[in-house]
Amino acid sequence: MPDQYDPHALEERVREYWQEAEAYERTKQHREGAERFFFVDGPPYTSGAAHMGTTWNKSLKDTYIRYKRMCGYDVTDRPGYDMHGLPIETKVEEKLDFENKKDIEAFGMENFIEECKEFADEQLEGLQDDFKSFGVWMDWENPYKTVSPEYMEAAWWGFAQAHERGLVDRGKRSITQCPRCETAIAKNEVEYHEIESPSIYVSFSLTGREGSLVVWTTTPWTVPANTFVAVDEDATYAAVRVESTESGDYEGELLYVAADVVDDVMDRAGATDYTVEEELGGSELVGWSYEHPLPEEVPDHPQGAGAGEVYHADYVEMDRTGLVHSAPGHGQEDFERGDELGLDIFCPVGPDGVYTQQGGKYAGGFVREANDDIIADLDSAGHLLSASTTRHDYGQCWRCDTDIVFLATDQWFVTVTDVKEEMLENLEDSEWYPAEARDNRFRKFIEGSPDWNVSRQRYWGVPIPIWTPEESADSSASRSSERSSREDGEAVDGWSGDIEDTLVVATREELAERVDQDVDPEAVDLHRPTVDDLTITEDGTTYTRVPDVFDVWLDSSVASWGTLDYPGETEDFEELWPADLIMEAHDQTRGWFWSQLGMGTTAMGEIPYEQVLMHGWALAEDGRKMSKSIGNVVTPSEALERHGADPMRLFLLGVDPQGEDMRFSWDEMATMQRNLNILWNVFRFPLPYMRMDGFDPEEVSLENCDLELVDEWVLSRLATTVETMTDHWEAFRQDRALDALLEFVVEDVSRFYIQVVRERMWEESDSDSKTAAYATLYRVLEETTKLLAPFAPFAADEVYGTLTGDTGHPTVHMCDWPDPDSAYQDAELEADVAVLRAVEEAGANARQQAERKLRWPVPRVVVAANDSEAARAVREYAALVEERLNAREVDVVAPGEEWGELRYSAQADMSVLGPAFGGQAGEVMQALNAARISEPTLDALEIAVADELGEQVELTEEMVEFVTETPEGVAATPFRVRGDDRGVVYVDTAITEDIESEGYAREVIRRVQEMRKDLDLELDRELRLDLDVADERVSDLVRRHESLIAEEVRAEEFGSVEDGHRKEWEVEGVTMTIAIEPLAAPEQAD
RNA sequence: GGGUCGAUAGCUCAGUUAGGUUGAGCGCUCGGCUGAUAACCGGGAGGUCCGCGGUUCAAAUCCGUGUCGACCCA
Repeated sequence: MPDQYDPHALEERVREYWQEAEAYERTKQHREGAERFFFVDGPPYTSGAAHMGTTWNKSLKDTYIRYKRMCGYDVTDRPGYDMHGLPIETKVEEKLDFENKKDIEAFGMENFIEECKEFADEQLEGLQDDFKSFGVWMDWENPYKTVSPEYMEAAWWGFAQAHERGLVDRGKRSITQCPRCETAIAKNEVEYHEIESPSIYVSFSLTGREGSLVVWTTTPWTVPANTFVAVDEDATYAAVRVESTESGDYEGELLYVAADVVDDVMDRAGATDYTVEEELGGSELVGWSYEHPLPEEVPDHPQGAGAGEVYHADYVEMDRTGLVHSAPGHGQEDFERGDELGLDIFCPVGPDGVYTQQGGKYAGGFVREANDDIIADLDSAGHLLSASTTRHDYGQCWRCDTDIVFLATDQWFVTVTDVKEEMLENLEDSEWYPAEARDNRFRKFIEGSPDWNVSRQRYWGVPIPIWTPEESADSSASRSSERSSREDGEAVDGWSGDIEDTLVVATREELAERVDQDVDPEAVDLHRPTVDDLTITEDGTTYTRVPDVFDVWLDSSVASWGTLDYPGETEDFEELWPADLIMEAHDQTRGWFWSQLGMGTTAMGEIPYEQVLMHGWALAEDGRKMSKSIGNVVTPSEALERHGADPMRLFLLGVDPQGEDMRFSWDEMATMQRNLNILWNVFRFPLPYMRMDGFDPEEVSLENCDLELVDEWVLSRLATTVETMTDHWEAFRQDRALDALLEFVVEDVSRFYIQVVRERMWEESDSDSKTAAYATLYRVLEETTKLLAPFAPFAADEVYGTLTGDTGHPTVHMCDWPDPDSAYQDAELEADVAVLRAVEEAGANARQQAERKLRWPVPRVVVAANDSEAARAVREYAALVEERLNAREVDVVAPGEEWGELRYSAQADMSVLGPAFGGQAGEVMQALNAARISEPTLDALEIAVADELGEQVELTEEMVEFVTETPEGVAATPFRVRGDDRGVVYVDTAITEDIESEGYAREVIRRVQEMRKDLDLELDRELRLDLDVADERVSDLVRRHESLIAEEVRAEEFGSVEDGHRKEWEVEGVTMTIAIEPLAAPEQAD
């Protein structure tokens, strides 16, 4: 085992070993036939390298998979990749320098799709390499890909199930459209940024009465589609007579606006004098009619039944004019209200954001570019009261940053709103970590979520498996030549629009059976354009496929059965579904958590996952999200380069995985590397001794050993640690499990157990004590590698291999997760040793105050215990305390007993003082804390407090706690266990000749040891020692301990050394010359 | 603009459920130890508990409000 912990070199070795030993494959085989655990990997999107968040996510998945395997489960570990969708299309478009769909059509759809596939495949390879680079063990040979025929079939099948249940529909919806990509994009794909827009006040002339309604809008291009004006029926409106204006326009006109905003609107309109003639409720305005402001420019403007009237709507706000221009063809709220009112939905804009023929004068122009014309036309028609600009947030396409437009178009929907109650019920069947994520955030989102628009007018996706009667309309946009005929809302062709008259194909088999063409179900590629040309003829009607593809969220929503290749394969599905566990970040509440619930409920009537671990996002060191523009991005490869896989994983896995965002920290990662280094040293420490003594763990049974107190203690701590860790793992707090493990290794094993047993290991002859220490340490280390394995798979495996050699499993990852060994668990012993360690610490502190180093014995340590438990513990294990503190004697002063020289102070308990003294409590506390008394009684304290306070106060036992104070001449330090004061350690530092003698002898030993190391001697090499102490008195003192020295430094003989290693030392002001000479190495016994 | 979550030592976090003199690890610094030695032990410094206001004898904790950050929604 190398001296240094070098994560990179170690990883290299382990990686090679894994390869050679087929460690992963054997680990999986090892669990074959065991109870199965169905984990489903949420598929990362294949459009870039793994970032820190993905790395955290995969590290978590890996660690839980390893843990579950160790617990005996046969865990599914098929990784997945989300490979369809607009993001990849736009990347490929960029690469090919395309501007819009026409370029794609010119390039050829098939070629384009091939390019997308290649791109996605390349990205997939990159991601696989990234995940492997930090030790994730998943089935890399066999990932599920959303572009494979089996997987696409899973999507078809799920959709067909939803259709069977009557949960698929086509209909007009207001959607967010990217005019460049020419497709609907999901609401959660819309990003917001600030833009400058026109801000215009427009008057609509009332019909049948005098006056005009004043509306405000930032989108003049939606005015052609104006269908109604909305008011708040409970608000107050004013009829305002304009008396005079700066421009002379509108003078004498009567304008209607909300009463609260009269002054503001008049001001904007440049009115210098005006009168409010009448105030009336909003409900009085309802039913009024007005003229469309651009009747000549847009001859097809909405004018059917109910159009051009005033209605109430909930979305009206009183901030601008209180009257809202509403165009159901362009706004979501307008659409919903218009739909509710039964108005025609008029949308004179095509999928590319260009006005159609219905746009009249504006036809052929891009909507936002028509703003100026429309403003000018409104002005010349006398309808423009005011025109300026305003800054506000507006949505843009997440992929190409083009500002979106709102359009009402025909789209395909999974009508999840019809099964909302069922979804909420199904939700109850899943356990979430943290639980609040389900009950707050997710539940709220489900309650508010609309129908799921699953159609996209694009290419790189799963084709929607719907066939409609001959020449039927597709959802919307792809066949623009057909648009004009469809925009009247009438079906153009054979299809009535009734969903009952459509065919939905569920599988490749079914496709081959039903289509008119010859199709090989094994070989067919379900992508466009292959499926576009397939027709179905049934009962004399020919059906063609709608040209849309699925929203890419539908792809991943079927992962719980897609990953099992269902419906193509049924065996695993029947055994495993639904998933036992998924884990993703909190942004997936509206992503994968939701889409799976929606699809699971509509297709299967069930939630497709049982446990959810919802983690947070990986933020940068400054607490903000990692972003190229801020320049605070840390890549996983950089972390791997600087610290290696195990330290990086330890950092990531040491963070709370439940809902909280992680803050990246180089500092913490370095700390984890240091922790691993300690661990490394812990493992390395006993190996030379064990080897030297030929310790064979196979032959020595721990159970037959004569264990000493500390052995029993460390085994108890091990058992308790296992128990604690298991509890944390089961509660999905692997970070706390890791804390417990590191505390055990660093605090209990490294800092205490090993310090205590060093003496025993250094013993020359074989002894039961040494064997017991070896056996104990061996057990501790072996179990520890298992506990470490899920976190740091590389380091754990190398150490495990070194320890067990040929006797264990080929890899630690095949081991069973340890059971807490209750035979060794002893809570009282642990509590006792906690007291002893606290006493030792306090003793060390007291020694330092007295400037007495540990090498020099002290004649006596007095432990004044606050409670009988502490007193008993110290008394019982006094020998260990003597050894650790290098004391000749340990005395215990039990509670109730007094040690002569002590003085006392008191500490106030504010929870009692507060209520008793009210406003005076603070003062009384001060006085109490300041008091010094010679006996710990209330009477003495009351006198002292009265002195301080200038006033008599009544004290009770509950108010104070007496504390012993350091007496003169003896160094004293209180000791506490987990924050509780348990007593005081007094160290008597008197010097006697005897003590001096041993002190000096130990100084000599220490220096000889250092010289041995200078020569790099073998541990058991004997030597000759030549000792020359300048001070005669000291020389005599040292000689008294010659045999101790000889034993400790393995000095076979004392005598003059001619050409050995010679050094001069200054020890406490005395000059010593020491020389050593190694003797010939003894013959090896065997 | 709205909802949810978060802000405590230089860093990472605990303490907030149930109000009672703020804690840990790491880092820094001083000292000690020494056959684990790039390890180990002890001491010390280091806090407007994000700001402001309120309730209370008493607030990191409860209430209100603001600032900053994260996610989601518009």
